[in-house]
Amino acid sequence: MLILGPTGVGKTELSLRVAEHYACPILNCDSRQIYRGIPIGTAAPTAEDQARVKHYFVATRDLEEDYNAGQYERDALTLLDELFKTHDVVVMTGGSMLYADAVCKGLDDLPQVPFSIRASVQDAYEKNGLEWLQEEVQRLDPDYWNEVDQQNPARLAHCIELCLTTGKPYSSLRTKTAKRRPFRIVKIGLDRPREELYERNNSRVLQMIQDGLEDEAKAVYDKRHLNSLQTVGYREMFGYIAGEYGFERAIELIQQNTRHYAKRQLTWFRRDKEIHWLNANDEYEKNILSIDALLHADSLSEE
RNA sequence: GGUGCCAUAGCUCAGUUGGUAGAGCAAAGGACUGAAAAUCCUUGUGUCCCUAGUUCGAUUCUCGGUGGCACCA
Repeated sequence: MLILGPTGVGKTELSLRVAEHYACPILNCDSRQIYRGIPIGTAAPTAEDQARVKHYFVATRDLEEDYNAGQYERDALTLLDELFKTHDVVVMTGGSMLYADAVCKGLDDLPQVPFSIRASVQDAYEKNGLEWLQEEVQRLDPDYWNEVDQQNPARLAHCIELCLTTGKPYSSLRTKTAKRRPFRIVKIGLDRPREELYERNNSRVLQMIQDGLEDEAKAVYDKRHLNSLQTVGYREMFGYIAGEYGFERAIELIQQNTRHYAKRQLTWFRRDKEIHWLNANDEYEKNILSIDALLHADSLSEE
């Protein structure tokens, strides 16, 4: 049971109730809550939440670790294999759609890029700019060049890294086929009117500030260049701590970037036609009944 | 009270030697295969403050008004 929704929509409480209903654990599907040390800014499940339901993938990694979607896929599948021995239903919840898709559809098997290659590509990019990345991709993988966002340094660099690592065009490693999973997946999306979502997130940011986001950000400030801290709430606080702008401005920026993030999530959700949408304003009891009906409907159509 | 400056997109502002206008930000839409809370793409019609005048034509010039800012009383 995959429970999705934009940041701040109210996934946590619904997920807890669903997990309690099925007496099952929750697998967190959130690329930032998985890290230790940043619970406030990532709105991670609290100790109370975790006392109600057993959670996995919450605060299990150090900020220094290079975690990613591929690793999440492997970790989640291994764990699910174990959990399905004792549970018929397991809840996965979060808003990181790449991670969710990695579990539902699978990523292609790609080798780990050696650090030296990553560093040299990064270095060349910094020296020679975007054009260098574009020329390299055109040279190494013309097929990918024709389908990629040609202005997107992250994508171009990743393609080059894999071409250099494997000696083959990156596009030849992409199968574009979903993997089969030994379990059924029911996708639930939780939504609410845009204006309401934004208001909730605005006040949630203020609450985070009250809860001590500033201190949390200061505590990890020295690690601000780590990927794990390229995270809404922290980047903006880092700018404030560095004296680039004032506290009020930092709060505005966090609120704004939270909106941008929610919007990007919604774009991804809209594309996924397998999601069954529920209204976050409906009673939990009603939504759980709907979810239960979906579970059994899918179960019947499967047979 | 006097003088000067300003009034243009949700915001900050540019511009039109008079032919009804465009940037940044915001906002909206989209992409997404190991950095994904990342990264990237697309989208700009608005009584150009109001009234009257000059003019073929005024957002642009002139008079008056309203509002804001500054300085002087």
